[in-house]
Amino acid sequence: MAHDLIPDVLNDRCPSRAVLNHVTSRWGVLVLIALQDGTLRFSALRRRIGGVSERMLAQSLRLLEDDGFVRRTAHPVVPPHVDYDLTPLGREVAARVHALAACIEGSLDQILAARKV
Amino acid sequence: MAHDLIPDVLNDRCPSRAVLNHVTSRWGVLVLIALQDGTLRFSALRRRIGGVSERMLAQSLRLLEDDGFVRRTAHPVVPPHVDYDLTPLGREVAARVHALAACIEGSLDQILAARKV
DNA sequence: ACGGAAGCACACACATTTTCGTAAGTATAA
DNA sequence: TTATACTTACGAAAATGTGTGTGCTTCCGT
Repeated sequence: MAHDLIPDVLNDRCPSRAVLNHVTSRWGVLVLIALQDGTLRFSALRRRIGGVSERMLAQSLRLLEDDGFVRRTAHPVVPPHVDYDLTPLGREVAARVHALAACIEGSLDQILAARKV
Repeated sequence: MAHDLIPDVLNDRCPSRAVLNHVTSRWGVLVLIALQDGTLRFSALRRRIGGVSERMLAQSLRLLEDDGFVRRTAHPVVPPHVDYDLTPLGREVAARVHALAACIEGSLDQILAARKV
């Protein structure tokens, strides 16, 4: 009966699957990488991540915040000022994500060269 | 003029972005993780990865093959017999992907506990 | 000094694009 | 009949982009 006690992403019903999807989502990955260098405001984050729309950035940030990877700090001033940074847990996953991205960036030449399509 | 010489996933136009998307795609991640334990046939892979359809598995495998992460070996027999395993490069990325998944699996309790939604 | 424009951090409605699952089909052997 | 390894067509569902609005402040030109 211990089929759900140990988290396993290969298992369809394991909640870890959803969290993994948030982290590996198109923009989620890039948010984590971008925030590794420190705190950023919404607009700065948007400028940093090429091609992201306001809508998707906001949505990705909320998901990562709900999972406890990103911390949102709103300063009650006008015009609005909101800071985003990584939680301790967020820093751990961001490090893995970054390692993956770096690995791909590093062997990109090799990948593109071997590609026929 | 050296804006495209160094691969950078944060850059919209960098080809590494596409490769990263293949690797971090919903089923791509799981394929890489599943193949870490060794060679698997199509059907075995499908049974291993909970919830994947034939269509998506085939598609994911082809993308990963084109990028040089997965090797496909077809034996010309009937009924068909096709083996899938990781290339050396594939083993590197799979290791990073697995590290990420393990990290999430390991802190799943903490993540779910902190969630309000 | 005064009007206009831009920036901030989003939310919301709408349209499009892409992704995904389902069902059916293939040829053959056990 | 079932298993193998897919492919294709179709339609549903999810992801994503676009444009619009908000309330206020700061900067810019004249």
